[in-house]
Amino acid sequence: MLNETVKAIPRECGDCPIRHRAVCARCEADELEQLDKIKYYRSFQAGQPVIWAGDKMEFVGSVVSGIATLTQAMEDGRTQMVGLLLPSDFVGRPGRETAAYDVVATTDMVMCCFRRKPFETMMAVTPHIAQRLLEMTLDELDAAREWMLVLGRKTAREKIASLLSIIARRNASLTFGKITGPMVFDLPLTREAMADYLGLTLETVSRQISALRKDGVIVLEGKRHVTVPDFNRLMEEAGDDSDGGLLA
Amino acid sequence: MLNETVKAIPRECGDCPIRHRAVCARCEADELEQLDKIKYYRSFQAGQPVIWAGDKMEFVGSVVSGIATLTQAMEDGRTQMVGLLLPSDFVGRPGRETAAYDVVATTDMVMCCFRRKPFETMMAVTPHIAQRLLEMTLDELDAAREWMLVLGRKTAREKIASLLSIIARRNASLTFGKITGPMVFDLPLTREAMADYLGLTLETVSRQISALRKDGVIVLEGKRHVTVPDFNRLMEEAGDDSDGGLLA
DNA sequence: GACGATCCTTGATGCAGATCAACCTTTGCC
DNA sequence: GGCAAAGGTTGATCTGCATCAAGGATCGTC
Repeated sequence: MLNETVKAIPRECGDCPIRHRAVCARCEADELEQLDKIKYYRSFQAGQPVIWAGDKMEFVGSVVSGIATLTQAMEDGRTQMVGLLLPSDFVGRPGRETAAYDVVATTDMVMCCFRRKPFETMMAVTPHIAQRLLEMTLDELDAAREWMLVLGRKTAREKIASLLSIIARRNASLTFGKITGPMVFDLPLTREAMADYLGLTLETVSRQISALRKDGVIVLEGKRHVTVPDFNRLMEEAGDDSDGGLLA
Repeated sequence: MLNETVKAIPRECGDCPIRHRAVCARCEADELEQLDKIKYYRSFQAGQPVIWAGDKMEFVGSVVSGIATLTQAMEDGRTQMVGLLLPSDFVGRPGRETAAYDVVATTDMVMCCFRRKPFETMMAVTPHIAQRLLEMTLDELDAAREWMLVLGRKTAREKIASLLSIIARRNASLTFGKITGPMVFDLPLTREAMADYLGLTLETVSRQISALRKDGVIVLEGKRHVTVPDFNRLMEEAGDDSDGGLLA
């Protein structure tokens, strides 16, 4: 039950691993000081909900480490993941009272939270924050639209390959930006969560992963540890020839 | 070949039908004057492309009247519509050199265009514009995520009902906001364009529309003119019970 | 070390929607 | 008036993925 102190928590913005990518990326020292007054860190264990759709949002904030999912549900229980929240991604919408989606931590996760009201008033007078948030929102919109193509037009095999290539790419960008040689990473999602993201069933996800493994597109050790020997091959399987466009 | 003067074009922002909803909604008189210097109107005929993905964006702007679509294509020809652009919607992304999607007018359309570079510099010094653009982008992001649920988890019948309910709702909000009594409107899209939006084939769209007609959910006169006798019934068919959330 | 829980895999079967195909209606053009 | 093109409907058939079902692997707990 001790869900505080799950992980070492940064104290100072200077130490913060997402300092240069988060909503505060453009802020000057004095602006960071102001933010510091309304911020606090919160830890979540893998599987723990951050907030449910319809709940009152008391805070907004940034993912510092770990991964969370944004999910939408229908009354009859069908669900669709609508976003994957990675370090530096922003949670919550300024100006909105209640959460629109379920947010769940899928790994242990740390968030840098800002009390919502003060954050909103600060945003109104600090163009650096609003500017950065606009930029991030435009990126998210692009990602959502890219995902609409995946959901609407790709086959199950292509969907899996698309998801793997996103995770691989984003991992490369976090570690070191070399996209040559084999890429190695751990899947941060269960088969069920992948199915939720891809608009498939977990059985289909499992089968297609097995198929990609059999065809040598990926190498699996255990259920989660993936090696991609040839990234271009994976991209072809995803239907994104040549450059492709899915963004991290 | 005369694609100018397709429609009466507003001259003054004061007359503009989208004045209070577009990216300029929050602007003061002096800011409008500045915008006026970099703006020009452009008309497009139904079916005409506005811009192709990859083209250099010389302008951004607002849809004044008519409807356009935002479409993404795969190399092998599969396409997915990723947005429907209605009056007041914004086209283009400040800071981006080239278009990310194909934009095509599906009805005769008028746009209020701003030369991109001057618009970007103006945005940097005019918080009213950036604020409004952030708001609009957040709304679009919500709409895109709502659509991800439609694409990923709904049946063909539910997809058609979802599309009809969006069009119906948005029409109601443009004319007069009464959602009681029968709603009547014309479909602004061909069966093929609907299929593109919904991730279906045009045959399936046609069949499901016929089915909804047979079941009395909608009444059709000709191929495009739709009457919805009971909007709540339509919402149920869309899988969005009670309030639902799809936004205009 | 037996158990239940969670996560995953694989097989058998069924069905929603894709595909292939024919034909209708409307519109514009010679 | 003939005819080609665009948009739409409907039927027959095929297939990719869902569904139903069984069982394996790993883990924590008593």
